[in-house]
Amino acid sequence: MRYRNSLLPTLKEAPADATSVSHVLLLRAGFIRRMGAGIYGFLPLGVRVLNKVASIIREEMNRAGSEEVLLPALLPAEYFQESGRWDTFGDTLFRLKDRKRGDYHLGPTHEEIITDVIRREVKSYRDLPRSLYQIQTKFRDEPRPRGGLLRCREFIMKDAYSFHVSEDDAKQGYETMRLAYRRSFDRMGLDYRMVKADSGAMGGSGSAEFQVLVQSGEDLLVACKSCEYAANLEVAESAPLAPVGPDGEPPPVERVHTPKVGSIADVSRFLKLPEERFLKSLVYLAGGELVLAVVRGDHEVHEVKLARALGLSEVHLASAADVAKATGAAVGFAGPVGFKGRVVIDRDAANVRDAVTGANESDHHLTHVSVGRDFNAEVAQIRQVLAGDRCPSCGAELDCYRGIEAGHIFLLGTRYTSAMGGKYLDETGKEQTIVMGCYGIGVSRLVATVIEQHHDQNGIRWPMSLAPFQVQVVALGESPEVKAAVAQIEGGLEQAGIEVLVDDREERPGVKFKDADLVGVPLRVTVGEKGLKTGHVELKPRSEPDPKKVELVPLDAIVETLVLRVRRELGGKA
RNA sequence: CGGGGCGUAGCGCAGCCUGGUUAGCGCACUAGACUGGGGGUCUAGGGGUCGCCGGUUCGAAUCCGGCCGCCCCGACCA
Repeated sequence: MRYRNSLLPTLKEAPADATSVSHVLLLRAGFIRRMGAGIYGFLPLGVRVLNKVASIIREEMNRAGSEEVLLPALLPAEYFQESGRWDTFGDTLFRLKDRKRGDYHLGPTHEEIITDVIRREVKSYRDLPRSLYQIQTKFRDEPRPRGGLLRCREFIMKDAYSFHVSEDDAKQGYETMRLAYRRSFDRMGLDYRMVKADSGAMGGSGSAEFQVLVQSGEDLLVACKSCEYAANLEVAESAPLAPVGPDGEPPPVERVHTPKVGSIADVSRFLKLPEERFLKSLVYLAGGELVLAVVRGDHEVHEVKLARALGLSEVHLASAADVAKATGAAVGFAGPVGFKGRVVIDRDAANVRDAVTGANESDHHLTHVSVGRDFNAEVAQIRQVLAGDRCPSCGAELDCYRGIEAGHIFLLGTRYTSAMGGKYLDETGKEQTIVMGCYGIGVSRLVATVIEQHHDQNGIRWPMSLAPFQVQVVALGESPEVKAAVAQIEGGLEQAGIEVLVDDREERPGVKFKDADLVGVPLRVTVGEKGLKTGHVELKPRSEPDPKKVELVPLDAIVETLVLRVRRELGGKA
């Protein structure tokens, strides 16, 4: 491909409204352009990368025995009405009406539609298992799109669905997908973790996220330094902490005056006791009632875990007025002793002996509080796991990371098939409900995610497997010798099936080098009169940060050298 | 949805507070010359309903009101 014939508009300065690294680089390097909030168009370079991401996923899905389908994005309301999601999906669903005033929506995900396909075609256990996938544009009216391609309202997703005769068989399908995901992300050169995740509103019995580790990620995770354990903070567990406080039965509860010291840090200093000896008590509004959540003074409540422990989808901190009503004291002096209502205590807080708590009376605390003796509470893991906590599976230390969710796999059970009549006849002729799994990968999000992990000050550094071109030839000057050499290299590479971009613009060398670094093609060949005098061209990998580190390769050997390097890099990741 | 910010040429910005004739600067773009290995220099150009609607005023990019759009933090996120 020749630069002069291509739309490759690079920008020296980034648009002011782009902040994340991938967003800035995708705009500057001319891969995408914004058409609206969370709505992007792909220019030629962007499409090339998008297609590479899709191809890798397609190859791995096919290898895993899944078959590609293409379902509509424009959908009559009846399917979501049947599953109930027409009402529960809320404002995230893009809804529209046709000319006959019928209700339609744009597909945010396709469990119902695929279930409809399967229930019509599958009648017998002999037809199972089945696995289908599609790569398609999805629409979600996100409350807050952000980060360019990282969170869009229109985006491209690979969604796969598997159908089974039993939970056991579904687990096998899930395992097959897990491997296909690993292979896909490995081939893309990503540093990621597979983590235990919350199934959320999807329902179902289990799920795992594939989180790409980057500082700019919006998800928080923990991973064990030694074993395979890794989890989203929303579901992370830790090994129990050792009890704190003196052995033996504490003295009776004592009420102490703690004037104007509400925070744990202040009271800790005032009473000269470490924060871990405190029971921090927070009042939450949970499903219409006020609930007291208790964690150790040096820990924080994780609201998603608290909500799950209570069997609810969400909880909110109570207002100051509600706190006063529930405890009879100002915020900062709540405590479990004598609290009228449900009390949930974190497992590690329940292990504090001789504790300090709020007294449910302004400016007062209680000391020598003993869990079980002075109050009763439900015990659950409701605190945030911290770096340095111990792994629940092997006891080694846990690390904290930030990640971008690139994929998510779910065991769905019969959530959709039972609501929509997805049934089959088993060997004995008895009607059974089909068991389901679903599996998503954010295809367009991956384009940005890869950049978040593969870039430097000068631009993008594509892995060979995803690069829009594998080789970029920079032609310096307009002399016949240079033109002939460039054409020779270009022809040789194309014959070998390698994608090559030739910068044949009438620009100064500096401009071409800067643009090449920005666009991030992995191998760069510079053809200039200087080198040609001795029969050489220059080869520089994009991964080499020093612009002066180029390798001289004889002109007649350059094509072979490049072909070998491209194949080696592709082979190593495939 | 709560909080904050922004909207002036394709991109980055100044001007607005304190209203006043042809609305500026850098990059990019067009033409020419010089230049030619890491975003060059000079000369001459083209490109704007100052987000939209209304109001105040002799006069509005500038003041006032309303609306729209976009970004960031948070809530939210199958």
